[in-house]
Amino acid sequence: MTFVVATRKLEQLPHWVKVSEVFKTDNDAPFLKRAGISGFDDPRYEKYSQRLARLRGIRKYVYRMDVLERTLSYDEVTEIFVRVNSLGAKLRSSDLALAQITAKWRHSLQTFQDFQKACAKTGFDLDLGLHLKNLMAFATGQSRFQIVGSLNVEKLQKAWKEACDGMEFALNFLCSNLGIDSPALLSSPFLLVVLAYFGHSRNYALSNDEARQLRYWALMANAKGRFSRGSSETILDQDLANIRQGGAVSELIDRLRLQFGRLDITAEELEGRNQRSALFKTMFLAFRAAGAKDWRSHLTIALDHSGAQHRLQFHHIFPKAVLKTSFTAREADDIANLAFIGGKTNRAISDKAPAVYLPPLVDQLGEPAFAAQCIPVEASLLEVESYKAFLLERRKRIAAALNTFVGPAD
DNA sequence: CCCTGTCCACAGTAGTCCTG
DNA sequence: CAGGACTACTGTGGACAGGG
Repeated sequence: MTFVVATRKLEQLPHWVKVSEVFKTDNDAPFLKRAGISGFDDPRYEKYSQRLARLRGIRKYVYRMDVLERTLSYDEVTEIFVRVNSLGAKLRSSDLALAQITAKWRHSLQTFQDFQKACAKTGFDLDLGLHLKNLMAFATGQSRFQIVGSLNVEKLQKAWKEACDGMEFALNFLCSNLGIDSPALLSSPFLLVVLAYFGHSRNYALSNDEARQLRYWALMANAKGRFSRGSSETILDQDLANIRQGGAVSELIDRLRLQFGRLDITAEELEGRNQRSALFKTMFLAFRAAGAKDWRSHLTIALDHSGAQHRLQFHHIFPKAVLKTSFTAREADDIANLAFIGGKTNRAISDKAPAVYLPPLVDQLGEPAFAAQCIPVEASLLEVESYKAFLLERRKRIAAALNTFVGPAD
């Protein structure tokens, strides 16, 4: 028996049955009638009514309750839950850790949620699990929840207070020093934990050099996706251990170099990446810093403009429809084909070829408006046949812009 | 009516640590 | 050392809404 989430198309099918409707009544007739069964001698009658009976049989399902002994360890409880509940909702380690913490520390959930809300008000609506991870970092110097059972209330409360200070530092650093004003521009929220812990380790007094290096590290870690590939927790723990042992920012940067081989951004790296890539987020930051504006309203590009007209859209410079015949959808979604403009501007361009819509815009706005988004405006690159050459050229310019934006390593 | 991008759910994939 | 676990990323397909 398969359950499927309803869609309008599915609901049109005569065989489609709403589970909630079946439970409301014991009468099969309306469902059978809808499926086109007119009488008892229809060969499908028995088959269909048996299916409905099976579905109603769920009501009689016997639920089993296992009470676990108090002596079981944190790991064992998680393990048992995961196995028993293998097809249900996943229990994340942070969920269980939260349960353990709230059992010890009355009303802590409210405290956590209050802070979560305060962060959301500054534009950073973060998962509660991330705040708990940050708490773990401050309580234990590492990010995993395994030893949450051995922490006492005093330690947790002290760490929580420090964790809040650290998180506030991290958010302010992100907004003011990096220009990252939304979690949508972060490739992973783990970055915040490292920044928070680092600020704390320096007692929130950073030297000029440290602040500049930390900016470089954070931007590069975000652009390359340090915490976006597997084993992100292991990598986070490495960074935290480094900071705990009093390591300088340059050591964090060395780790980053070790992970990716090199720390400048090359044009080749941008190849075949799409909007979900970490580099795409940095691209937005770099273009905005370069003064990129919408081509009609001249509003500086931003994620949170209100109103459908001004809301940011990812504009295909060569619209998908123009490329459809000669290129695949993946090639059309290449980040080197994307620019940031408002919704209205984008829809006005619709499926017009760049050779048609770009030159008038360039005449009107001047080349700098397009240079800010690294868009080549040479007529020779705007033909569909030269799409590949356009991508190559724009990638080169984007890579250069990203490197300029992130700045030198030291 | 067609074109656009957004949103959502789901399935599958990759990299690395852990475990027996 | 193979396979499991974990996390986040990627791809897909349909519904939807705005605009020309």
